[in-house]
Amino acid sequence: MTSQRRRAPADSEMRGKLIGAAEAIIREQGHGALTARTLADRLGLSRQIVHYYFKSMDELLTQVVLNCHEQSKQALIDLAASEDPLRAIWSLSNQPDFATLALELAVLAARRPAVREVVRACAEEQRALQTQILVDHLKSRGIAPLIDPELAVFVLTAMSQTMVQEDAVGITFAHAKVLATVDEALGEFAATGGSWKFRKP
Amino acid sequence: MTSQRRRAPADSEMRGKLIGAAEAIIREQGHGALTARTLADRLGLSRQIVHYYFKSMDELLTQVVLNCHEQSKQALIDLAASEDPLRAIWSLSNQPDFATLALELAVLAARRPAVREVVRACAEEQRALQTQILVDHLKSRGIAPLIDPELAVFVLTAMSQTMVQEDAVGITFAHAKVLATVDEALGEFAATGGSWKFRKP
DNA sequence: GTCTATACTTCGATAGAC
DNA sequence: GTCTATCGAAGTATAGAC
Repeated sequence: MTSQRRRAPADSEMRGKLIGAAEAIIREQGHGALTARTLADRLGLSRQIVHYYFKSMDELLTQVVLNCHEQSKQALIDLAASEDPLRAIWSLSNQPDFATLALELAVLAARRPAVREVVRACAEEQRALQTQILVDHLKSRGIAPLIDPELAVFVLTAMSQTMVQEDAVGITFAHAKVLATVDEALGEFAATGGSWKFRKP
Repeated sequence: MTSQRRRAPADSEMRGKLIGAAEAIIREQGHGALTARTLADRLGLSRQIVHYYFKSMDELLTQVVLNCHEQSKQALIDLAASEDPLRAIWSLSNQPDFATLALELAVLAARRPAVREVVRACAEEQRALQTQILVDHLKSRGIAPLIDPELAVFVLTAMSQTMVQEDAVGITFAHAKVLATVDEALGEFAATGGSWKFRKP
């Protein structure tokens, strides 16, 4: 027997508000804090309203992932025109808001089969886009990159994600040095126009 | 009113078994899968037994963290005598079992105030120990490191942690290249006795 | 030492009143 | 569109029987 309960039309205004509020809760308090109760409370509604706008919590979470992906994709494209795309990639992925949300969604995906695939697809697309931006930048200047662009993107992402996660626990080991070193390396990259070594010899 | 319920003596044999089983569940299914029920089921006991051996789930989790820390500390010390300590550090932190558990505990700590401090302290001690091993190795050979040892330890840890987390979601972007590149870099490090660049120019 | 019984809470979800 | 009422499942925790 299928459920007889009423559902809101997909283009409801409140639906978008709920997705935005859910994203804010995840960013501020972690995905574990997102429940029908906490979400409805944030908008001053009763908790059952969530089930009127979404078939299930999994559907809500999927929409949050897609919405977040659209936003970060657009932010990345806006930065693609930058003179220093590698720093732009780092600045974005190292922005606490962005990195926190990305990490929360990744952790969520690991434990929630229903959202795993959409998170995986979005993350891979995001990485590919970052890489493409870097490759295009180098190509347009006729520079043969000394480091595989995919590796550079991965390492930058891994470092910012790890720092965000460790910050949440209070671990600060080497963080200041990482920030200073990356900043210096990015400066060198920009100065040499891509003739770049990750560490000075 | 304080609770009147009976508690097991701290040196009970079953206590150690429960800690070990809890660690296994976290490693295999994530910390979200660890409940009094799943833990007791694993040992064929009723779920209430957990509360006889531990005041609360937080106390159990704290013991899991400390137990895990002791194990990994010992494994690290055993590898310290190695001729190639940097590879030893990488091999250990990149071992799926190890990295998975470390990541789960870190994520757990971020959302669980009662275990945060102990996780933080253990993680910092682990990093400091890894760094010390690397520094001692270089010092005993009279080598001035080209890369800050703390940075090297952080980057290796960040990469392995990130790969483990992404594997859980199905993200494989750049993983193979990372493994190959790190392997090559570590070989270079060993061959030159520490006169090492992170990437070949 | 381990069990059953139970209290209390919170979660996702459904149905129907307004 | 939003509410109240309610369900069943699962969580932690406590008390007492065996």
